[in-house]
Amino acid sequence: MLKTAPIGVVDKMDKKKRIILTMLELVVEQGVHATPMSQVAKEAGVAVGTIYHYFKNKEEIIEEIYIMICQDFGIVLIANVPNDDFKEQFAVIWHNLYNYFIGNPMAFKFMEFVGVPPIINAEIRLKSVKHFTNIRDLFLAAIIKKEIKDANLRLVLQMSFGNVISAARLKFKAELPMNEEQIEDALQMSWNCIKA
Amino acid sequence: MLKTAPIGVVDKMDKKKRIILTMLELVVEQGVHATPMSQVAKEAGVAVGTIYHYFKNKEEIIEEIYIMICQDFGIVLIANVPNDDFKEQFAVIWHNLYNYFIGNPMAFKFMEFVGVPPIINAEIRLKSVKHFTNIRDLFLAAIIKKEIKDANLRLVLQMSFGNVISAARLKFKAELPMNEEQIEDALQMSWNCIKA
DNA sequence: CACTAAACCGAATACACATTCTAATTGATC
DNA sequence: GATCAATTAGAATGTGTATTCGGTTTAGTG
Repeated sequence: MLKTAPIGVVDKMDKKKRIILTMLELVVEQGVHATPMSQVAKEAGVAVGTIYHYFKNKEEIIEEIYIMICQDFGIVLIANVPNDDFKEQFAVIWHNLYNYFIGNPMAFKFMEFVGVPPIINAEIRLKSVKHFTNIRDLFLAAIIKKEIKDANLRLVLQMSFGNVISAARLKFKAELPMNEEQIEDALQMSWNCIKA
Repeated sequence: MLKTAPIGVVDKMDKKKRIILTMLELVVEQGVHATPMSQVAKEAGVAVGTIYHYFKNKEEIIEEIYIMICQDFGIVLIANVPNDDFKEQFAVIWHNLYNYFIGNPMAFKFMEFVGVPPIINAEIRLKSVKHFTNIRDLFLAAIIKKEIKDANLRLVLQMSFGNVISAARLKFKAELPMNEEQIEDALQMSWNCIKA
């Protein structure tokens, strides 16, 4: 069967990637257990058997999605982070994460609703912390240099990223438009939360 | 069959309550779809048919659990809240919620992992906001009286409660012991987040 | 043009589980 | 102690779906 019409982006991708992205799309909409493999196969334009050629089982697909998004985080978060002045660094990281969530709503929803126990177990999560060591080090240095509050590193990290998630949640639940002013408010509040 | 031995707490409870609590316990451990009705029946000490005498279906049980916990929130959060000085009010509410989570880990996990879309839909969630109007009003008054930052009410609420959840998460993930000092750190950070 | 291995297919399988159904039991009321 | 409604029981039903498997196509190689 020939395709004379221009080939769409999806068709060009290799099947494994198509399966992953289709699963991601369906899973954030319907939930893991409400998305049958048959539907994934159909929407990805492959046969059910093909899925099992690339993946051991359904769980493995979900795990690969989780790992993929964690990798993204590691790369995106530290983009354009300046060298000095932690307040500046913090602002850039904060915006990086917020913008990533807004630009990738499926990634956000996946992490919120799918990337949690018992779907994603502790082992997989542990394997992904390596992507965040850079960020960790930045925060740790800031604590040592007294640029931010002298509290436990884990606490500071959890509160900071929790705040970005809170901001993104408001945007997605459409409870707030999150215009420039509100984004700046949220960032400022996050900073006040951790500053020395 | 007679029971001569003392009857346990669970046995005394009416069956509906037993079913609900058993479902809650199993669901936070295994996830909704990994918890078959047959197991709930077994562990609750009732027959499967009995469950369907009290509930329309599985979904309805989950929804009742959600509503039950939201009611709890409404009551627990405003306990012992003083009349003046929002900073004091905030501290009490913060501790109320934190202690509730720590004292009711199943409620916390349920809200984190089960009480989310697509399991709990927007309609049910909307019906439960009424339990939070008191809290809302307190925060709104504080904004008007310039006791806290002049930002959007929803933003302030989301950030504040997000911070409590962050603190509880650390405790449950056992990443921090959350001793008195760390709890006070977290509270102080939350307050700095919203203060004027 | 064989030959091979990987990629691909989708009907068939096997099983798990939500829900239903009929019948038994209980307990209250007269 | 007869009658009726509420409650309880658990086997049976039916559906949905994850996974398997034997066969087919494709693409690369000598």
